[in-house]
Amino acid sequence: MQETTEKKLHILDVAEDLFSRNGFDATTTREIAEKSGANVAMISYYFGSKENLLVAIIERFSHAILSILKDAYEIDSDPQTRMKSILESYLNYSFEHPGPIMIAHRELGVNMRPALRSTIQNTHTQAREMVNDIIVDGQKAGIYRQIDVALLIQSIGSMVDSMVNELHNLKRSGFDLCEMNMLDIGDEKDRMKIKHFIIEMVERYLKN
Amino acid sequence: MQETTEKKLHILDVAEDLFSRNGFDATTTREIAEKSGANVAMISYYFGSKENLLVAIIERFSHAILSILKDAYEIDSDPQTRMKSILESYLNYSFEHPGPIMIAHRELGVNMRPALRSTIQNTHTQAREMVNDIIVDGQKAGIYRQIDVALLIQSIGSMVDSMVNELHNLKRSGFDLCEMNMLDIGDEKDRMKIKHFIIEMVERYLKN
DNA sequence: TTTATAAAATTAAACGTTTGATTAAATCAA
DNA sequence: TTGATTTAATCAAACGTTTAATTTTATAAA
Repeated sequence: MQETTEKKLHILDVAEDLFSRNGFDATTTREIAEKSGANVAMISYYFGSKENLLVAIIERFSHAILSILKDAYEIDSDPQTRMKSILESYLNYSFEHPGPIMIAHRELGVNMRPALRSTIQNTHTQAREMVNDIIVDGQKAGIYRQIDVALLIQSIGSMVDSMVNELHNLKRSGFDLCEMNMLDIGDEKDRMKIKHFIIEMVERYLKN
Repeated sequence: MQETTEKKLHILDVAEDLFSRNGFDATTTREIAEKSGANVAMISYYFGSKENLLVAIIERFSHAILSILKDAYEIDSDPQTRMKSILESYLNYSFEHPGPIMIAHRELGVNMRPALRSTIQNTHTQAREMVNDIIVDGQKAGIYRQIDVALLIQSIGSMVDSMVNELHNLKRSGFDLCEMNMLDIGDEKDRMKIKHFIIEMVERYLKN
């Protein structure tokens, strides 16, 4: 039982890495099996299908990130601190676990995975609600001005998602990051820079 | 010759639509052939391979968008007007031709299409240089403050890309847009809203 | 503890299908 | 006729999944 869970998780890890690097379709069950040291049949045995494995990867990330966002959301402080807290939490976790973000970035647009789509969209909805609450609180307190909240939340999500995504892409492709972006997603200082940038961008747009 | 070009372009159109909806891998050459009324062999005959067809789609968009951006970039006016002009041009064209944007959004992250990647990155680089020039001009004129230009350009690109992408995804998936986003990418008023939002976001971040 | 039995985990091989690409023959325009 | 275009048929390779057999682990009776 102990070992079974471990092997299952290992398949999940390997698949997450491969899916995020090469895409879902281009990743074969045989490759997942080979790189995880398991037999091909174990994928069907554990997860039912390749597509279910994909959903399992996203669900694992969903639970983790929602729990982290909730902790940041629930701190007892002013809207600006809470906004900073929730943005930083999301970025910190995403920097460390880019796989599911990259998978979602790519596969969400594909018309053919309804199970995946609803899982991701459900997570988005919950995250949006938290950010929405914080903004509305700030507006009530007169700290934030009246703006189109849905539009802003959409943009914040896009910005964070694409930042994590593109910088990891560049890093993985071995591009000359210094020349292209002057940013290295693996570097702690650059991560701070990105975090501060997004927080400042949002605050500047929101403040009265 | 006339007809040949037309048929070739028609295959290009059909493939662009299918790739953007269902992804490159999930789209078969047979499906492209069937929906475009051509024989499967014509894809190899015209484009050499399925992957070359993908590159041709992106190259067509690249040339078009770069030409449009250049026109906007070259207007003789103040930095703010030029910034507004270049952002609006890009958004207008992307709203009308979301296919290549959606394809790039998805396939750029995939580790396995170097030809596509370099085409897209080359286009990005040229677009970035124009925006960079405008910002530097604004900084010299004292209108814009000193900020990390590369980071801002990255964010603008992300925001625009994701906005076009996600809203088209939602529309295509038939989601209840009113409830989810209160935005309809097909609606001219909402397009204006999105354009103004992005422009304001950028200007607010840049201004002294 | 030993032995018998059932359940779970794992394997190698094979399944039928689909894939992108190619072929050689047919058609057409010049 | 000649060369470009189009077709149907065909190819080998790769795909996700399933199968049937085997090994390992867990359970229970003696």
